[in-house]
Amino acid sequence: MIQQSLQKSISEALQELYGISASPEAIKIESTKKEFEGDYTLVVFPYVKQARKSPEAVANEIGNVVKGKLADIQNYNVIKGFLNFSVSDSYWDSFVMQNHDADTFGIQKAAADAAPIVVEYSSPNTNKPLHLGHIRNNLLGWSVSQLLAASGHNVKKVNLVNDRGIHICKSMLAWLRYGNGETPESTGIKCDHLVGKYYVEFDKHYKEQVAQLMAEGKDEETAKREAPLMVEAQAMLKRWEDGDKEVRDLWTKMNGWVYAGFDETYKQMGVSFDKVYYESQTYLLGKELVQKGLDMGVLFRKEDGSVWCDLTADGLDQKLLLRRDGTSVYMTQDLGTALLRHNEFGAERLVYVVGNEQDYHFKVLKLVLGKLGFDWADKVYHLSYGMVELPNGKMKSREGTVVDADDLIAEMEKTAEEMSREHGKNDSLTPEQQKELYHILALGALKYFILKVDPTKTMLFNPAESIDFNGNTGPFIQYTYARIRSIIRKAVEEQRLDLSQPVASEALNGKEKEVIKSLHDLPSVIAQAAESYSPAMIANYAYDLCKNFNSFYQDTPILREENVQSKCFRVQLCQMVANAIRNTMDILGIQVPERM
RNA sequence: GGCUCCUUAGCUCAACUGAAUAGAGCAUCUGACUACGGAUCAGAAGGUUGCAGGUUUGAAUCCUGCAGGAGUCACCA
Repeated sequence: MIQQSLQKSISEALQELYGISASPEAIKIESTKKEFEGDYTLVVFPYVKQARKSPEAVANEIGNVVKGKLADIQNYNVIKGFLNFSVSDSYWDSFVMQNHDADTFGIQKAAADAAPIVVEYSSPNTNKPLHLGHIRNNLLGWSVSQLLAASGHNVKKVNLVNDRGIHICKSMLAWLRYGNGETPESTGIKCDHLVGKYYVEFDKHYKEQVAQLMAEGKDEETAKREAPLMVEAQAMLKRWEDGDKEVRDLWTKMNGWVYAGFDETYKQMGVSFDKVYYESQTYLLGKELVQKGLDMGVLFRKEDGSVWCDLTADGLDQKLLLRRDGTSVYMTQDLGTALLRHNEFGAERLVYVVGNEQDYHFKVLKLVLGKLGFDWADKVYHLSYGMVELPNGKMKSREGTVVDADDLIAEMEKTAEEMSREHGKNDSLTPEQQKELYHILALGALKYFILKVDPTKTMLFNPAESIDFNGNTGPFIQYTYARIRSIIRKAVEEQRLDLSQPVASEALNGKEKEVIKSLHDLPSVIAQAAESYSPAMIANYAYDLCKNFNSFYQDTPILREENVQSKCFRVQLCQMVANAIRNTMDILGIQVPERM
């Protein structure tokens, strides 16, 4: 790649001219802003002090030396402290010739024996269906996995299902009490939604009981603790832990419903896992570690029997690791599963896709792992993402302002259908193909809308805008892809163009060059995005590429071009753009249609 | 209250981690259809980057203070 050649030559030039030693990687090459002539820019300010010359003089001297070293650098110009290099057309030409039929352009393959990166995401509770917040989690988890894979890593996707605890007991209890034996089959309600319904039911009756107790003169705290439903739920949890058959059977049944529902939603979203863990099977793992910590003297036991880790030296508080009754907490089992995962995969990194409300938890997790003597503690990476807010504020399940994942997807498919019918271009498709297309478009819109914003930031989900198909949206990119595929089809089928042989262009026009430069950037964009776990960078890249292409396409009649060589070159360029779009969209988990 | 994160155009988001005149989309306005796919393209308008200092040749970006917002500080997960 030309950037690397530039870095190397500049590094040498600095040494030769001024005796400055700077490693090639340390030299920053930027792409030249559109208003200025040139392709790549070196800012020379950092070196003028040592060179003891004016910025212009330094830039000119470096430019002159580099031009002499690199045949691909056709020219350079200097504006103040900015040294702009122009790359020769022949370099861009050969770049297209070498890559025009590379389906996997931009994508790296991992060595088979490389230590994997384990990415945990999704990790739902089993008491209610998935909502918008989970959607961001799932899309991010999937996409980051794809991104890491595309940058040459082995990736294992795992899910830790939180299938035990007081929450599922609440659903179970409410179902027993108020359910009248309802099943998904008898009601026609989607499995996980039925379980969620009883979770809400529990909350409703529980609140009534609390209110009544308070009316009888109890204070709020006591009322909450003594409400019969809560007492029963606690008892049920105890029975579950004791292995009570009746409770376990019901638990198995209702969790089974939830899994069936989740599987459907996962399938809709197009995400999957290499391995699924269940908390019911792993929740005891951490206890051994705690004992080890006690033996090592890095943990301590209080008089009441509870076990703690003192993190005050690290600027944090004391953290509870075992309850007074010896049962484990969230942190305890996370310690256990981290160790399990590390041992099981020999992982290079353990990535957790979890919301930023748990920043503190993961900080503590890393510290405690370190105190327990695990040198791999710093391999734990919390991919912390911001919450999703709605125009009218936050999502609150109690207030019924959650956006349900299934409902949202169905809604978007409906909109996609309406939009498509309006444009009426898909009459040639069979009803099945149409339905598939609407699904592809709906999910393209949804995924792109969520993934294009920086994961770390709180984002606003505006339903009205998310189903927009114009501008910086998934469907815009899908549409661009479909058009390009159409051009290529016509070139091959109607015009009998032979695309198998590499050809050079006659002359590159400005917009064509923009497209080629954009393509040329893809590998480094993927590398950089992977480094910062940012699918958003990929999304924005893909959008820019499409915009560049559309702009070029608008005033360059590719198929009407009379010069066969030029035409062939441009159609091959189309192929490259199509491949780049497909590969980047694949990283985001977005499908691209051949026609739409 | 302590700690962490955020604040960029009317709205939703960028800005390659310190560089040239802070960029897109939506919304508004103006142009381009004998359409290689107009779900497009070209253009206009829209900014004291929350406020005040500081560091630097250079700051949306780094430091300090202030204001506003979010999260978290459970023997919940």
